[in-house]
Amino acid sequence: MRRNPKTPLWEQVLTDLRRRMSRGEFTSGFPTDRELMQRYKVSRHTAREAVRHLQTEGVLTRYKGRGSFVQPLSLEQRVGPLYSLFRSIEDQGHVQRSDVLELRSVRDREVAEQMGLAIATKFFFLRRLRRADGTPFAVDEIWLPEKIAAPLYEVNFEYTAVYTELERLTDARPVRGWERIRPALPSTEEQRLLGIGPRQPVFVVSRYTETHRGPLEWRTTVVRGDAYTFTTTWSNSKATSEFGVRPTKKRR
Amino acid sequence: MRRNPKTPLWEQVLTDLRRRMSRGEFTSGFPTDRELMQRYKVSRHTAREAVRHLQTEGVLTRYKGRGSFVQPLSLEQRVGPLYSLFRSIEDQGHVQRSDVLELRSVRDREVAEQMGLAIATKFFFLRRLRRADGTPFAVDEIWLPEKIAAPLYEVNFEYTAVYTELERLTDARPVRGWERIRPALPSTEEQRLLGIGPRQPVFVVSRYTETHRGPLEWRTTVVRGDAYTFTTTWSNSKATSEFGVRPTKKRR
DNA sequence: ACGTATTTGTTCGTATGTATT
DNA sequence: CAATACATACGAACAAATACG
Repeated sequence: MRRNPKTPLWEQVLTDLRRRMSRGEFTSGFPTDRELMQRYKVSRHTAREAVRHLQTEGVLTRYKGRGSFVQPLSLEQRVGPLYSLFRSIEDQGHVQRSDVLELRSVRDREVAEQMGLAIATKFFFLRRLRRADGTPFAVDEIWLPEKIAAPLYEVNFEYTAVYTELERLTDARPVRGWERIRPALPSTEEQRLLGIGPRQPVFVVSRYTETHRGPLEWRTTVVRGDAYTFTTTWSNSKATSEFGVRPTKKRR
Repeated sequence: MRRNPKTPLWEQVLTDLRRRMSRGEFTSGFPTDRELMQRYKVSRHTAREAVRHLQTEGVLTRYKGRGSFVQPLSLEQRVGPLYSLFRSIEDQGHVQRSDVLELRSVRDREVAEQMGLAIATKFFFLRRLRRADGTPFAVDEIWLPEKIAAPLYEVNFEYTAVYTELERLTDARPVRGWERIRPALPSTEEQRLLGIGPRQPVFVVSRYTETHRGPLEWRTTVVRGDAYTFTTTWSNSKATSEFGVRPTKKRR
C-alpha cells in the first residue's frame, strides 16, 4: 500500500482492506487491531477508523474479546423485497413449500442479454409455485449460468432454498444486485396457479445478482397482490423496507 | 446529566443531546466540540463519539471550519418511495405541475380512525392530478388535521408542494411514519384522469406521517404502473430503494 | 474452576492539518 | 492574517468479554 498525502490515512487503509476482502482474503478471521497497526504502520486509532466503516456497512462484525469477522454475505442479501417476503412468511410461523413446475437446461436470449452473457450461454432454469401452508402465494422463475449452477440439478427443490444450495455447492459471493417491482395483471396460467381472478393485480419482482466472478442470477417472481404489500417504515430518518402480509383493513 | 458507571460516557452524552434536540434546543447552531467538552466534562474524543452517531443517522451535519448543524428533518423525509418518486421526476429535468381537483374541509371517519383521531376531526383535504411535463402520472389525495393545516387554505397548490408550505407555516417536525405499496387496477375515474385503460395496473401508495405533537398526514397516491417501477439496489450490503422511470425493455 | 493472555471497547491527553469566518 | 471549528493522527491506559491452558 502506497501512502498518498492527500487522502486520509484511514481511508487508504480502508481501500486496501476492501481490495483484499474482495479477493476473499479474510474468510478465516479478520486481522486484529494490533496486526493492522503493524501491517500498515498506523496508530490503533487510525486502524479502528478504517474498520469502523466496514462495521457500519455491515460487512464486518466485531466481538469484544473474540475478534473481527467478515460477515459472510448471504446470497439472499438481507436487503431487498424478495428476501423480506420469504422471511416474513416464515417469521409468522408458516411453512414454505414449493411445487417444482420446471427444472431443466435452457438457452434464453433475453436473459443472457440482461445478464451480459453470451447468447449461447446455457442456464439452469427452475420454475416453482411457492406455497405458504399450502396456499400459493408466488410463481418463481430463476435462471443461473450452468457453469456455476450445474451441481444444483441433483437437488430436490420442493423444500430446499436455491441460495442455501448455492452457498453449499459454490464459492460464489454476491457483490451487488438489484430488484425491481412493478404492478401487473396475471397471465391465465398464473391465475390458475395462484388461484386468483383475471382482474386481481400482482407484483412482479425482477431480481439480478452479481458475484465477484460475474453474473449469477436472473429471477422473476410473481406475488399475489391481494395477500402482500410492500412497506417502508421510518423513525427519525432511519428507514427499513419489507414485504409483509396485507393488512385486512383496506382503504381506497 | 447524571453519570452512570454502567453505560458508556459517550452514550450518556448522546442521550442527553437527543433529549435536548427533541426540545428544539439547537435550532440555531449545535454546540462546538469545545463546548461539549466543557458542558459534559469529557474529552474531545468522547464528545465526538456521541456526535458521530447523530451524524451517521443524518440528524446532524458537520462542516470543517463552520460548525455543526441540526439537519431540519424535512417533512418529506428523504426516505420512502413517494419522496423518491417526486424527486426522480425533477432529477430528470421534468416540470411538475398539478391540477387541483378538490380542496375543501372534510370529515372522514376512516381516515380519522387510521390516524387515531376523534371521528369529528375536521381535515384539510386536497386532491390533485399530478403531471410531469403535462403528462399525468399520479392521483394524489391528502388529509391533514385542520388544527395544524388551516393556513394552507390560502395557498395555490398547482405549483407548490404541500410539504414546503407546511414547513413554512407550521413548526411540525416528523418523527416517524410509513408508506405501503400495493398493486391495483384503476377506478374508472382514475383511468380517465391518468389516461390509461381498465386493465392497466397501478401502484397505490399509502402514507402516514406523525410529528412529535401527533398525527400529521394521511395520504393515498395512485401511480401509473406502466411508467414507473420501484427499485432496490445494493452493493456490498448497502441498499437504496426508489421509484424511477420504467425501463423500456420489458420482460415477462 | 481459575487465572492469564488476547481482543475489542472506552476514555483520556496532545498535536497538527484543513476549511471557513 | 488570525481565530475558529472540524478532521486526522499519534500515544497511552484501563475495562469488559472471551479464549485457553
